[in-house]
Amino acid sequence: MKLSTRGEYGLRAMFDLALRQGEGPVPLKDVAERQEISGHYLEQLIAGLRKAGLVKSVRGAQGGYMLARPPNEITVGDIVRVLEGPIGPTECVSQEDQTACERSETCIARRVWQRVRDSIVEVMDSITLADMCAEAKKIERDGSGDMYYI
Amino acid sequence: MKLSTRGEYGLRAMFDLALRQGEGPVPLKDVAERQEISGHYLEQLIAGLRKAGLVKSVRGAQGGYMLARPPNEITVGDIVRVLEGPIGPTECVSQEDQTACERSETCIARRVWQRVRDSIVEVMDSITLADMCAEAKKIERDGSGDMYYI
DNA sequence: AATAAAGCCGAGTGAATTACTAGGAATTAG
DNA sequence: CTAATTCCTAGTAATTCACTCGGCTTTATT
Repeated sequence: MKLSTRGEYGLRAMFDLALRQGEGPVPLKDVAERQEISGHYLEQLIAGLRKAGLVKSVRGAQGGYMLARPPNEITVGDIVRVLEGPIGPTECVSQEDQTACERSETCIARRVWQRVRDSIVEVMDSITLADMCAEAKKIERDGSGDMYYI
Repeated sequence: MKLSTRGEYGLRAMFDLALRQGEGPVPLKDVAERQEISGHYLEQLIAGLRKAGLVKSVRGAQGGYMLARPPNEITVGDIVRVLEGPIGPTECVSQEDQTACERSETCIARRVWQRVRDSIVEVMDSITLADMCAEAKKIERDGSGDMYYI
């Protein structure tokens, strides 16, 4: 019942880009260093995010990545779906995916997993990168002075 | 972001026992057949549930398993925790487990995962085996006549 | 007492997944 | 031209998953 590092790293990387939105392309190397993620590995993750249209890239020197949409139009759910696949605690209730077993129509357990899925989806689809940036700023304001990665 | 078969099978098996609560010990072989789970594999799962005090066993001929507590005192969360470990989308917000990375205190992503965890926990801890039995009965009453596994 | 039905236990295994690493080609600013 | 950067493919060690196999112990029934 855990995300892989793909989802974890992916959200951190996207948040990192969101904090720098409007400053031009951000080199992936910088993101990887700040977020302490293997650069080559992060490359693979962001390739998926690019193909899904969540980030766009600028090639060549002084190139890098930036969000393809404003931060308030990208949700945690968008990112997790790209990197981890359809959201849901089991195959049989995954959005989009649903390889139903024959018992699916009459399976009480399935109804439980549906409720779990719905609650996960509601949270993930309601939090945007803009929300995360706002939270970082708020904490930074009335906080300990620590930087908020960032 | 998926459960393994341990959690899936475990809930089905526990629900199977709940439906037969009060009828004496239920042989695991029967549960495995009804739920279409490998008997040997289910043995391993139920061993954990027994050690955790969720089921009790009767050895020897005519033996089997039964719930150790009434169905309304066993939640989905209880079962999932035994079979899948602490609930949460990442290590850093797992209940009980929390191997914090150094960034944990200042990590905005972590706050997101906490909210996801809380919503999962709330659903899983609010649904009991008795709820599932009631739902099965209700559907069976005003339903198509299909059996509800069962 | 013998038998058969059941739980209990530990070891092994093939396949898949995970979290990377390695290396190089293509693109572009300076 | 060079250095910085994205893009792409392949490989890989370690781990996890979903079992299987085989044997021992306990107990109701005959």
